[in-house]
Amino acid sequence: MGRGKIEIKRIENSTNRQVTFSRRRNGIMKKAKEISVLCDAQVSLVIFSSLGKMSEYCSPSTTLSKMLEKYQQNSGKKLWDAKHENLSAEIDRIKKENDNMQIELRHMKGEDLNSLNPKELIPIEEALQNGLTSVRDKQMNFLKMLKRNERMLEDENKRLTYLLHHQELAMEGSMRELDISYHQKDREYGNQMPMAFRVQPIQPNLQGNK
Amino acid sequence: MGRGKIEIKRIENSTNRQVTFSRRRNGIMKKAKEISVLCDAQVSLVIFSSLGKMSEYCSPSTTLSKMLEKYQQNSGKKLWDAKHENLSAEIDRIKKENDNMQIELRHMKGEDLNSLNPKELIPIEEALQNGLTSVRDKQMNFLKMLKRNERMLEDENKRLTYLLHHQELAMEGSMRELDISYHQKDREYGNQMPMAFRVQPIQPNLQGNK
DNA sequence: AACTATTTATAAAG
DNA sequence: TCTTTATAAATAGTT
Repeated sequence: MGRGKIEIKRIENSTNRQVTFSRRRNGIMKKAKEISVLCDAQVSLVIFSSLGKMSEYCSPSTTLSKMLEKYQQNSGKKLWDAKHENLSAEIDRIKKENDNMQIELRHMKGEDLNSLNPKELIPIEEALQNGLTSVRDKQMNFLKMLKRNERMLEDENKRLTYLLHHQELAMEGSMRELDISYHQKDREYGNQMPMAFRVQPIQPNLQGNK
Repeated sequence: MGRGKIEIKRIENSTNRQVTFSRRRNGIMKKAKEISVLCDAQVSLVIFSSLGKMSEYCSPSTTLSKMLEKYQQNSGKKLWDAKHENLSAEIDRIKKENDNMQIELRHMKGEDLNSLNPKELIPIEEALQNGLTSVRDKQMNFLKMLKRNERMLEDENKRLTYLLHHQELAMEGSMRELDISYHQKDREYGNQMPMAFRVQPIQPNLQGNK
């Protein structure tokens, strides 16, 4: 159907092939639409050009997914069930792992022990003993850390108290040298000593216990 | 392209529709093959007639599955992933559960404790303590059971020894009354005491419960 | 299913 | 790529 008859074999001229692809793709799409409408058929058509460009047609009464579902029922072939099965297998594997861990965990918590015999209890006891030792070691470390911290704070406290005391003595000395009229005025507005030098109660460290 | 032009709309005459479907299906299949060969394209074509009969074409260089894989990559649409997503979500959920258990289990075994603060150590310590108590209770039960069993066996042993002793005494009394010639003969063939009266070792009952 | 008049598709050229 | 045009191919209606 053209100026000349052509053999049905790969068109070697790339431009030519491209042009023919474009024309025939339009043609086949049109045909797909027509058979859909004329004959009440469901058609799905997917085309990739040699350069990878995709074209698609699907009858308006359906979707590609539905078509493929029907396809599988009809042909008995599996399109995506392989992946489906992989995922299912993965789920089973993980669930099993899960169950095993759950059992181990329950045993560690002293549950479901009736199903075990004395020999099986031994490694669990050991694991528990080890765990307890580790946890208590850790707690001991924390305790030591807290105590060390507390000591440091106490020392710092002493140092600051000492400094404060000396500051106060120095201040009192200075005050006495000030003009008496300024002294009177200040009193009305309260103590004008800079904030940094005022005595603050120590923040009680509630975590810290000796 | 026929004796007369036809409007592209559903053919109401059923027979006619059927015939046209058949003709046009052949036509479109042929076109699909041709574009595949001529233009090095990949084509997938699935057609269901209004009566549900399926026809299919797929380029020889590929498979429907591969086409659909490419289709999804290309279009970003999901054909069957709805189902897959359910499974994937399930996997994620279980994996998370798994991870949590794994962490708990590791903590119970005294591993990875550095990531925990003192407050978090307390419930773990308690769980370990409880677990250990339960496991040791269980072991204690086993021990008690074994001891009880042992006692029972010892008592049984004493009883049997006592019975045996009396049997022997009775036997000796009987023997003395026997004819001395028979007595001599018996000696040659060993002790002819009936089997039922011979001393048997006790079958140790390890399940041992009264 | 086969025939055939006619429409449609498209190869080659512009 | 788009149009034109000659021709091949498809197919509607008929038998």
